[in-house]
Amino acid sequence: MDIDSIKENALFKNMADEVIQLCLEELKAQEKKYKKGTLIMQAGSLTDSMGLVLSGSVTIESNDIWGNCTILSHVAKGQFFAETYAILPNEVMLVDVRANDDCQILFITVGNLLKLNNTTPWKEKLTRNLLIISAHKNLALSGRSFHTAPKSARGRILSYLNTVSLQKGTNEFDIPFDRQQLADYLNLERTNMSKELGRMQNEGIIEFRKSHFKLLE
Amino acid sequence: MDIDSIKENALFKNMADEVIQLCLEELKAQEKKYKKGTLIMQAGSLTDSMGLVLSGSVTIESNDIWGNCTILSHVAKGQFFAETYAILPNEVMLVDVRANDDCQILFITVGNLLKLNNTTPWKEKLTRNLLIISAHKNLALSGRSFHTAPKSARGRILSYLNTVSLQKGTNEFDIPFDRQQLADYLNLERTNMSKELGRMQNEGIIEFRKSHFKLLE
DNA sequence: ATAAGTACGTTGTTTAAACCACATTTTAAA
DNA sequence: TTTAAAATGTGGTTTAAACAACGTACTTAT
Repeated sequence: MDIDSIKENALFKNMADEVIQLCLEELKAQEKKYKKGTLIMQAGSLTDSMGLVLSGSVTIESNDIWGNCTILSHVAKGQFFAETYAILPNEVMLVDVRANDDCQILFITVGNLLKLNNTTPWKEKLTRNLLIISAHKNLALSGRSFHTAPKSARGRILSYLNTVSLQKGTNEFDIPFDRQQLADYLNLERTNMSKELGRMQNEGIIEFRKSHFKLLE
Repeated sequence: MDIDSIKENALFKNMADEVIQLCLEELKAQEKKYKKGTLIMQAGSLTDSMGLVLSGSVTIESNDIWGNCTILSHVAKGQFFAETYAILPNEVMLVDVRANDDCQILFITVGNLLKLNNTTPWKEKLTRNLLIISAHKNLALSGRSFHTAPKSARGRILSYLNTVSLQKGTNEFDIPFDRQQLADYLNLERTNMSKELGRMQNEGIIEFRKSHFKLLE
């Protein structure tokens, strides 16, 4: 287990190498290998551990009973999966986790962190880091949920631009997406979104060039 | 401050009355009153405290620079708001919080919980409870985000029914929504959703009566 | 049992998003 | 600089969701 490859991770932020080592031992962190295509975790089951991708990558999928498969996300080296389920070990998983390549996964049993009473500084630190990770994810999810709530393309675009403006504290800013990415994020079709952006510019609501936007009025 | 009215809260779960009292003192919990219509927290600003509604209720709103106002949610007595921002005090708020009635709010400074190193059992307990609250919210948000991702009514319905089936562990179950609520949840128009449900029943994919559903095949 | 109110489904119409093909601009490469 | 490739925008068509109006069934109260 190479500490250097995981010490940058948000979960181990501000922890010394020795402490990370201690964490892993105490939490009985388990390293496992999977061949490409193997099912790592299964929808419908329970888990009290989260996964950290040490090498390779995994996909989060949804497979319904009619055979439809949807890829929800990729998890690359250095990233986690199943944190939320590990924190709430009574919630049944609604997604499958599958090896996208041959990969190595480090499983960390979060249940041990939250249930035991004999507390140590590193456990507290880990819990706080986990809280911060969870809160960040929360923010990302609620933002997107809010932007995709309006039914019209215009409503979604305005909702998004307005929040970026708030975040940057100015009504002129660059967005971190190209057109296709923005369309995907807002759950719109690209050319349709372009049309709407054009209309909004004509109406004098916004000005833009590439990824630079200005909100008028 | 009436302990009884807040002890049932997820934040203070499994804590004795005296300990809750101690928490509130140590965290310098502040009680404030607001007249109906008053702005309690403003989008664009920062906060390191979360609010607990002691009486009355508040609304979470989004107000964009073009004057559009959207009510995002109601927060009733005994519920929180701004937890996520309080956990991440460097994230600018993207929503306004406004008094929906005359109300009393208890502000809890979460920053004190996460920054200080001198730890106590009640701080740890509170942190863990906060983590569980955050994780639950996470699950709710990612579920909805997933169900509203498909562009077609059918895709959204199938996605939703499939996860309920997974949660209940059977392909025959009741859902906790009536038609209008389900349509709102899936971001669809009610009559259109009914049409689609009818088609799906004709095609032999599902059977339903009222809120009871059966997934076929 | 009747009446009133609510929830649910159906039909037809309107509207706007998705889709397709292609033009234009921008960026990168040879 | 020319060419190729990618990103973005435009016009026309198709499709399906939203909308409106109404019928039916279920629920509740009197």
